[in-house]
Amino acid sequence: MDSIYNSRKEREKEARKTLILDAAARILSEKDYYEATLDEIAAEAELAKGTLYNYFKDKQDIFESLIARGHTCFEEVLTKTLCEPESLESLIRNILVRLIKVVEENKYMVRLIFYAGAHLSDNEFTMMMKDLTTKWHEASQSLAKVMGQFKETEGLAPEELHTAALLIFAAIDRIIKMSFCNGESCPPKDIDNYVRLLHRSVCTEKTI
Amino acid sequence: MDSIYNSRKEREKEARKTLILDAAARILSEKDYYEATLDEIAAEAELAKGTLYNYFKDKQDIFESLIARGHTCFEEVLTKTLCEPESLESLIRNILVRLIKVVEENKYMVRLIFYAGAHLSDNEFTMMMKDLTTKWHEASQSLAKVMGQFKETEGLAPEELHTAALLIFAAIDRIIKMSFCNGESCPPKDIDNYVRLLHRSVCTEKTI
Amino acid sequence: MDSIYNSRKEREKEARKTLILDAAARILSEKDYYEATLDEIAAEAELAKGTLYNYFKDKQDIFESLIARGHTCFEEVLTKTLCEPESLESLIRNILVRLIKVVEENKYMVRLIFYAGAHLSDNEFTMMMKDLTTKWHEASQSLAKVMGQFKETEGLAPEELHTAALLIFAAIDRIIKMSFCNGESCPPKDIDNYVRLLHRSVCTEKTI
Amino acid sequence: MDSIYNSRKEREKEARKTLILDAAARILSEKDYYEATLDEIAAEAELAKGTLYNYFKDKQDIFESLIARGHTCFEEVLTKTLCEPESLESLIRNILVRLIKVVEENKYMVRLIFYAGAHLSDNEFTMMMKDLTTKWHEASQSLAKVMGQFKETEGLAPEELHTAALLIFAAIDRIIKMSFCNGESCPPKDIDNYVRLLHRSVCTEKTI
DNA sequence: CATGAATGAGCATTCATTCAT
DNA sequence: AATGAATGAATGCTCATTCAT
Repeated sequence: MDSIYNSRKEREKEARKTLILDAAARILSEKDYYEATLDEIAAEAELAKGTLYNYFKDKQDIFESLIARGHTCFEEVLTKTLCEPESLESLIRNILVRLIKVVEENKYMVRLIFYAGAHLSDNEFTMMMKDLTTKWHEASQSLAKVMGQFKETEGLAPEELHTAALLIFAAIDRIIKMSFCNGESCPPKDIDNYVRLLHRSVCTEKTI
Repeated sequence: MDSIYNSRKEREKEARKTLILDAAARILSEKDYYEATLDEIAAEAELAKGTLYNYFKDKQDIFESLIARGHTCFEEVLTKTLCEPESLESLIRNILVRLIKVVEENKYMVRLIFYAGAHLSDNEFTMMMKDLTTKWHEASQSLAKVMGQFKETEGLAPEELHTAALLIFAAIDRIIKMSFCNGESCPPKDIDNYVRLLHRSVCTEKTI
Repeated sequence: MDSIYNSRKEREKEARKTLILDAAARILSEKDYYEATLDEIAAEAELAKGTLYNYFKDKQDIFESLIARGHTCFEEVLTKTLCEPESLESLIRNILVRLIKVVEENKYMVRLIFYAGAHLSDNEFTMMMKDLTTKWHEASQSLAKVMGQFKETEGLAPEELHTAALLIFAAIDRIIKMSFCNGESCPPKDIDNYVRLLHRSVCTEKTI
Repeated sequence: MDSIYNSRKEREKEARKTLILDAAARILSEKDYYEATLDEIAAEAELAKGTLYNYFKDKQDIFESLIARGHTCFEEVLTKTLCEPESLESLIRNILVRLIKVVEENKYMVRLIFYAGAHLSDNEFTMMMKDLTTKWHEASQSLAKVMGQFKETEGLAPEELHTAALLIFAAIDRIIKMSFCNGESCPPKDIDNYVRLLHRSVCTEKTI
């Protein structure tokens, strides 16, 4: 009974945290770390400001949790996409399209992805970037591994494949950044161009 | 005599602005917009706080000027590099190496490039991004044009060339981002990989 | 219960506002809008500076509220006096004596009455003056109406009665202004003179 | 030669002071003491800010000089009017009309007359008011003396006459205050009413 | 646990005054 | 005498955090 009670409590606690993070995400779609005030987030979450401190250590904590959530979401989509390798080209296309879609559907992630940490001190910033870099490297490893299974990439060294994966992520970064300001998605034709270029970049045989 | 007098004054005014921007740049290497206070910048510039307002409208103005300076610097290096097209591969390599060097030598630019505008409201942010996007497009056009002169790229549509140029910038973004936190430059071997991949992405004939 | 709870909260909120306004009034007795700082007012109210902002939008708001309070106070005394019309002369005397007393007992009102708006921009100033003028006109109308009921004023046109009421207020203004600096009240003999003159100004029959 | 030189110098100095005061007056028509900055006044006077300090001790000094000038102007008009006593009624009318005209033609005087000293500390304010009170008393004495020469006022005690003079000034105050905000002058009909009331207030014989 | 009033350190900005040229 | 760049004290306002209820 105790354990059940606890687990209900825990579930409720988790639900509250989610509620707060959702509110924070909505605010973050329009403001950055310093412009988003706890007053706003509390109001958006329909909670008192003091209540936030029952679930998060401080403002920073809220935003780090949100960043973590964003990355988890990203990774899930990535992992899922890597499990359905049809062709190398469609793999690249799927990764591009789906990850971009995730971001476009969660506008707040743009700020989190590009500006996460903009407010950190040099040291904290460095540590955060290290953490991010590690995550990107892990993701790249996974992607590189799957790409390596296609025969078009036979001639590539493992590190080159890894770099190729990073280049794909780089393309995603840029597409999001450039389409973000128009309010419109990146045109399919541009996506096609990116896909073709990225595909060609890892093809050692002349197929295109 | 009047014009000479005026020009001396103007030069002195410009020198002071530079002095302040240099100070701001140094502070900006370690702090972001909100953490960097005018007190610090004034102290760093060895001027009274009020003096800053003789040269810049407000805090925002200082940072916008700094961003503008960063972009000018970037563009100059890019333009210079585009004037010496030896081979397609060396062109790509030069752009990568030199632009990365510019940033590494001006550490503050990292924050400016990635976080410029992180503090802006949604509207201001959008406008700034639009401006940046335009600049990137212009730079891409120039780069695409030069790349198009090499016969390896003969089979590429103009828009594909343009996208290829954007992909090169995307790579630079990512290299800077990832190497930034280590304090060490991107290893030459990784650069080699990027160059090879980017080169291959625009080669329509099988040469590699 | 809810309504009781709310009303307690509201009462407490109102009490705090009063507390702050009282503090502001004390400061305002000695300083003007620009010299009175929020630090001082907060200290006088024994509250933190930030607390003031929980009850008033900004500095301006505090002072406008104080002015409003002053006018309400004025109007109440005026209304009460108009309800007890014994004779025309005693009416005039009562208005003079009581309104002057209100101001002397609330020294801060002197500045508010004479300098309310001294710090406003031309436009705001004009608007405020319009508002004040309206209030004075209303008060004059009430006073004129009561004065018109006495047969001594029979020969006066309505507009002349109205002007006569304004003249009474003008006298009050001046008495306050001139006695303010001595720290002593206007001598009763002077009041007598004003009463006699003002009475005579509205008497169309020769009674004095 | 020396004295001539000095007097030219002095005249030039005086001219500069006038230039500055004129500029200050123009600014003061639209702003109050705190809103009017020395930068503005210097710009309006087409002089450098530092130059102001060659002619006036500080900001306060400029404004005190301006107030003094305003009073001198007032007194001149008053004195001149008192020299042409036709009838008691026309005397009162002339004083009202001319003094109001002076102010309407020098809008800045409104702020100076009503708000002069709004920014002063309690002590300075009191001293200034004492000074002003003295001046008003002197002016009232002069006016009372002239009014006393008309036989309509025969029955009035000297102090009552003095108070009557103050009442006339009070009326002027109020007329200016109330017409100030409309941008239009006080309608002649209202002036007529004031004149009639003020005249009647000092008439001990039944003539009206 | 939830609340939200109170806190007060922190910051951008203004402006009278000074002084070297 | 004239200049105007430099100064820096002063101030209104914000907002993360605390804590009594």
